[in-house]
Amino acid sequence: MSDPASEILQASGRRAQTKALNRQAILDAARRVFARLGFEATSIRDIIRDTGLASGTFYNYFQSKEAVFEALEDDGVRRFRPLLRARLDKSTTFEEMVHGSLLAYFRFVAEEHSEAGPLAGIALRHGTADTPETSAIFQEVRTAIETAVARGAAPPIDADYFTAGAIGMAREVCARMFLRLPHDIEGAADFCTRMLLGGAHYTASRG
Amino acid sequence: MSDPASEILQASGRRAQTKALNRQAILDAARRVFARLGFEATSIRDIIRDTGLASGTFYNYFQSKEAVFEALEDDGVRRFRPLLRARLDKSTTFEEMVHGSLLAYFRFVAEEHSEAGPLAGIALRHGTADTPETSAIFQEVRTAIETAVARGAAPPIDADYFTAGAIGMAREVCARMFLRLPHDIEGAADFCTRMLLGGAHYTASRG
DNA sequence: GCGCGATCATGACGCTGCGTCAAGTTTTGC
DNA sequence: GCAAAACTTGACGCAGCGTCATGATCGCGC
Repeated sequence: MSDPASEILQASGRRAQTKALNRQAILDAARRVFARLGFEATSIRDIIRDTGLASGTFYNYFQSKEAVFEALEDDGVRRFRPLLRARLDKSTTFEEMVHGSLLAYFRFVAEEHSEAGPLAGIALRHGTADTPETSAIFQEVRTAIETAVARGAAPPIDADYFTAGAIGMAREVCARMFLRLPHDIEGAADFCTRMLLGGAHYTASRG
Repeated sequence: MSDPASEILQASGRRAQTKALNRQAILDAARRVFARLGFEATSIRDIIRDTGLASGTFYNYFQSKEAVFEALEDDGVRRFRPLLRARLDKSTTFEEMVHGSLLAYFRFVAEEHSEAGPLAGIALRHGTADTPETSAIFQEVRTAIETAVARGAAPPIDADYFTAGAIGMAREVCARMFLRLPHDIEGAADFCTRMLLGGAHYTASRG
């Protein structure tokens, strides 16, 4: 009876299986409803209705609407993390690192917006919430920069500020890019790359 | 009977006076309650209670909790605007413009956090909402940059992206600055200034 | 296969906050 | 001084909230 290589679930027991299914059902429903009504306007009850489950069940999985949203966002960030990781690992120069990361980021956001459709209305809050995954990304970038600085590949800069500034810049420029048609992903990534590289060198040369 | 040079109100009629008083009372109460409970946790009823007014009265002034928050934030941005304006107007070089604006911003946020106390818990959402005042700030900065570019004071850059990137960077670095003790406002402003100036020159030299 | 204990889904329940609106009060204009 | 306009008030019906007693389902040991 067990479907071999089932898409979602490698869970052993039947119990754990439905548990994962329910969780996913709630997340899927939330995605739909958020997309339809917007985050503020949707009630937990709206999500529950779209789920088919009983109201009590919801609370076995999430404590609030915010918790569901964070889980959704965490999903996104978790999918992005390996892409970023790959870019950081395979880059030899600082320039390559910065440009590769930005490109990966802009492409990812663009894909999330088009393909995944739903969440589009609210997705520009990406990375705003302070989930563990989000701060993991921050740490990862900062460590990569610290390493680059340590081995002389990057100018001596304040890695903490640089990371924060880069993320902030990327987020805002990304949002701005979506207001232009057609969406010039390469252009936006290039702009940020130059700003950050030029800024890093200039900062270091004064310091 | 009329108090000459009354603090808040130059309103002529008695009607308009209590109207302004009520509005202010709601804003003050909201400030207190948001600071005490946090934005998410406070209900409209909490604000109303802290106000002493009847529940129906609230809805004569604001439509939702979010509307009150935006009004509060708008107040902040509105107070900041002339400070920024002054910096932009009196600066002759591009460097002066960038550095002055950043310094004004960091100082303003720092003061809002300490002195005004309340809102501290949630104030780091500053500039995140898309109010008219917020986008007015954006326009003002962008226009200043376009002007500087036009008269050759600044390198030829994409003013739209540059503005967005600068604001994003400033916001994130600012948030980061508050995690360090003591708060080094000058240092954070200097960092951003160098990043942005260096970035602008580098971007322009490639183009 | 049986049965017991653990685990989880269910949905009705009491409660709280929501926005409205008819009634009452105050202000304005004449 | 009076009537219309403007505004406040708080009770009301309604909707969403989170809980919890009940019952169904599953895992596990025999």
